[in-house]
Amino acid sequence: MKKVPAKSTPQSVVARSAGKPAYHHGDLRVALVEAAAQLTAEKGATGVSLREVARRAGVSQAAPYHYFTDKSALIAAVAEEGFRLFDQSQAQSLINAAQDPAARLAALGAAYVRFALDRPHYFKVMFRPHVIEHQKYPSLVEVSRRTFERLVETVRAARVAAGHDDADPLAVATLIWAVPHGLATLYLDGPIAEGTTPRALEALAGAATGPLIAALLTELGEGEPPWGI
Amino acid sequence: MKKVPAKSTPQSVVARSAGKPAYHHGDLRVALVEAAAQLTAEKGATGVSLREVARRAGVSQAAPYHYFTDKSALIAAVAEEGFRLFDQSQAQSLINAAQDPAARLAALGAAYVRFALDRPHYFKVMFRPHVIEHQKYPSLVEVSRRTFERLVETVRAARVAAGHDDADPLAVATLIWAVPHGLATLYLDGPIAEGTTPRALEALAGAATGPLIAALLTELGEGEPPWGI
DNA sequence: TCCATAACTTAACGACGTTAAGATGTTCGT
DNA sequence: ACGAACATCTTAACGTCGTTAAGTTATGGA
Repeated sequence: MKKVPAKSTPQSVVARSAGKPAYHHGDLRVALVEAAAQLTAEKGATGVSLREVARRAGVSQAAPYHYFTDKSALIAAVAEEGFRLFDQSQAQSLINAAQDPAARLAALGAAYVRFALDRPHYFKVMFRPHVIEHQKYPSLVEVSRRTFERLVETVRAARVAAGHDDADPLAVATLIWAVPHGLATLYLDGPIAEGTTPRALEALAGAATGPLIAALLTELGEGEPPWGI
Repeated sequence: MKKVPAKSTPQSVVARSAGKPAYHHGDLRVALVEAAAQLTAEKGATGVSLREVARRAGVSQAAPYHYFTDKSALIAAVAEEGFRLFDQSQAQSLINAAQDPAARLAALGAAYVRFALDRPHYFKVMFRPHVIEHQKYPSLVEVSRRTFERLVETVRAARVAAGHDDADPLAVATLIWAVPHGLATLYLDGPIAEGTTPRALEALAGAATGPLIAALLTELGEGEPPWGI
């Protein structure tokens, strides 16, 4: 009478309302996630209220609690949807990219910034502290892990092509991850020169990744790294 | 009877309560900012409530409104204090650094990450969207502008030393800014490998900046930049 | 048919941001 | 020295929010 009812499959935070038509409403779960995403787009990440989400979905204020234990669980569902879209965007960028390892990394970087700027509402929610920090929402962590894995793998390939063996590419990957992430968050949070256009920023991320990689592949990650401690 | 009273000098959001001893309380304005900063450190940026801040300062819930028009104005005051500390930290890192231009940029990058990780409460508040975005809080913008100016100037010096003329260093500076910023936010927001220690991250930022600069100084910023649009 | 239960609603609690209106101490011109 | 003007803070209230408790209604299997 109280908590989440049919959630026999807690695998995914998002959707997964395939079986039953959920009688009263068509499909409340996804309706709530969609309303939350839209509200985030309109009023920003902090402007999302559970009651307003419920209002937009046409249900009462308490209805969401049958699908999400918490407000943060609903936000996490939006974030998971965002990570899924992000993962697709990253994968697509590699499909379109050339074979040159550096070009592939540049494509990932440019796609990173493009996603953040094209879908800021998703991006902002995805990297809210609480979303990833806690170990709830395992399916969300799974999706983001997969995306990062692809980057690490691309870095490893680039290093192998550059004549390295399979030395740990994690630090370099973190660094390459940080460039578009830093550009995107700086832009979205304000303190970047207001003349900068989204496309310029995307191009900057892509262009930076190339020479950055070239430098990093040779100068970093050899033997005992100086940044090891 | 209603709004901010003696604020004849709206120059700085922080402190500036030099003149009068503010009779009842010793110095409520700074007491509020300090309580807010402490509360941010304890419960995170979102866990700050105006009422709790007032409670800790030993005043009623409405008292803060005589010093800050808004909750966000109080947060902005905390952010401004953070930017001030950050600016000092950046300046000090240059004083301690060697003369080599790349080393100076590396020092700025390492100091950036160190500050973010040593004072996460300040850092998180500083880069909240609303803090910089709106053009309120001009003194805050002034401090952050000064800090960025120093970075741009250091980049320019490095480029001159590398044989360039005074071509616009802004894009390169943005990029170099993005590296430690991306590392810091990724770390603070969760999704960086949990094995990474703060010092390792700081060293990574410093080590990365060197070769990154070397690459960027020569490959980017020549003539018509490919990222120009 | 009927009843267990899933899917929702109504109602309430405490906390919050914010504003209005009043109380209280201080300062300064006279 | 005194009282007006004012700065400083309080009490009270409004609407909104997240969350929980308890009740109501529709559904589908026995």
